[in-house]
This record gives sequence, C-alpha cells and structure tokens, in this order.
Amino acid sequence: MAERDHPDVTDAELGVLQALWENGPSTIRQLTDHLYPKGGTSHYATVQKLLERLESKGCVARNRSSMTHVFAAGINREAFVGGQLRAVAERLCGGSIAPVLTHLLKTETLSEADRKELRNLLNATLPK
Amino acid sequence: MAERDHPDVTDAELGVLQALWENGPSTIRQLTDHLYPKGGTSHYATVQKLLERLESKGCVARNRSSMTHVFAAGINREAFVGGQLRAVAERLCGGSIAPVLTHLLKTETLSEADRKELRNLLNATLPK
DNA sequence: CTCAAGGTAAGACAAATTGTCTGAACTTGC
DNA sequence: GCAAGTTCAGACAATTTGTCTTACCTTGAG
Repeated sequence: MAERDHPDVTDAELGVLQALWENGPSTIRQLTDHLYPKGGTSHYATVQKLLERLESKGCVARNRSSMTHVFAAGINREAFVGGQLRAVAERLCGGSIAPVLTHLLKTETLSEADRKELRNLLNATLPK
Repeated sequence: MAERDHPDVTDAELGVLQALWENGPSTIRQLTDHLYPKGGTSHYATVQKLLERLESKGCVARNRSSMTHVFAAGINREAFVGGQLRAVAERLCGGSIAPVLTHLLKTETLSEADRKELRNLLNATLPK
C-alpha cells in the first residue's frame, strides 16, 4: 500500500533521484561529486536542499544513524514512472488508464521481445 | 508533422482547453459562463489571460475575423495526452517506455475487455 | 450623433515554486 | 583545541500562476 503520491519532482530534484537510482544509497558528498564534478561548497548546499525537499515529499529516505547521513531513493524508478503516468491519466482522462495503454501500444515502437513479455503478462493475469 | 511541443499546460489553462474540446470553438464569454457560472468581469479577464497564454503556447487558435474573437483548441485531446505521456517517458526513462508498460500491466487492474483489446493490439502490429 | 454595452489589449499583483547560495553551529579525529 | 567536514536554518532572485484592474476600441439603438 501507500502508493497515493503524485510527488511532482522538479528537474533538479529528479537529477538527484536519478543519481540515487543509479548508484544506490549515497551521502551528500557523493551525490555532489557526481552531479557537479567541479562543484564547490555551494553546490553541496544545493544538493542538500534538494534532498531535504525530496525527503519531505517522501521520495527519499534519510538514514541518520551515522553522523554523515546516507540517503536512499524512497521509491523505485518503475513505480515512480508508473505513478507519474497515472497522474497524467488522472489529470487528462479522469483516471481510466486503459485508453492510455492502448494509445501507448499504438504509437510506440516495441521490440518483438518486449511484445512477447507484454503478451505473457496479459495472459498470466487470471481473474481469481 | 508539427509534433514538437511539450506544451506544459497549467491547471487553469487545462480547464479552458477541456471546455474547448467539449464544446468546440467558443468565445471568451461562452467559456467564462461555462467555467465560472457565477463569474463577473474579473473571471472574464482571467479566461482572457488564460487563452492568451494558451495561444502563445500553440494550444489554442484564435479567429480574429469578427470583432468577438473565436477560440478553438489547437491540438486534439488524444494527441495532447499522447504528447504528455511521451514527455514523461522522455524525462524519466530516456524515452524507452517498455519497462513502464510492463510495470503498468503488472500493477493496474484491467477489465477482461481491456485485456482483450490490448492483446489484439499486440498481435496486430506486424513488423514492417 | 451620442452613448452605453460589451469586446480587446496591456499589464499589475500576490502567492507559490525553484534553484542557488550564505552563515552559523555541531562532530570528529588528530 | 582545531581544522575539516557535516547538518541546520533560512535568505534570495527569478519565474510561474491565477486573478484582477484599467484603459481603450467597436458597434448598434435611440
């Protein structure tokens, strides 16, 4: 449960989240070095603020057990993307996601392997 | 052609767009009456401003031939929804949405009819 | 012709958001 | 005890967003 959020992450925040998804739990310094390779103390503070905002949105979990906190993504990438898509559907089509799926299937080009996996998923779900 | 936009429409703007999709080309007064049934002149001006902004984003076309301008949606609903979805995919997965589709199929509950249609779509798309 | 009703054009405004940055205070190992 | 590294708290300008005011134009009725 607890999937009710439309986090609405900004671009800079998203950069931080992507870094966390990519590298796993990290400290502010690790993130700063990764995101602003030439960065000084001000960029450190920027990342710090972004993490603070992400934490308040529930997108990031902060481990305070050691003095240098360790931050981890609080939502996995696919669930997040799914939530964003759901939010778009909610906003624009009243939440019914089926038309969205059909639209995506019609317009996106998928590899045969992808199509096969999707077919399997569709067949596997048996109504109880 | 001409699919280059990620219009980024705000909530109030979206309300105007929805009204245009729903009712077809309309004047400011018609839109105001529809969106703010109790509205006075200030709401009229609000709608006016929203239309102006939508026009500059290319989401609305203004017909100036008569004195009272007539506004029409400059993009149809499905294309707009598709564009928004593509924008999300672009932003979050670098454009590859296959993982997103599998996630959605796994987590969303779909009616048997929906599943049938999706299966048909998957089978229908023949490689070139 | 005059004028009032209703339209457009232009922009002011507060509130919120966003990315950045500064400064102070706190831990720690040496 | 001190220097380096950390957290905390918040200032800041720029931009966005929804609302509203004002001024000016067009037109038809009288």
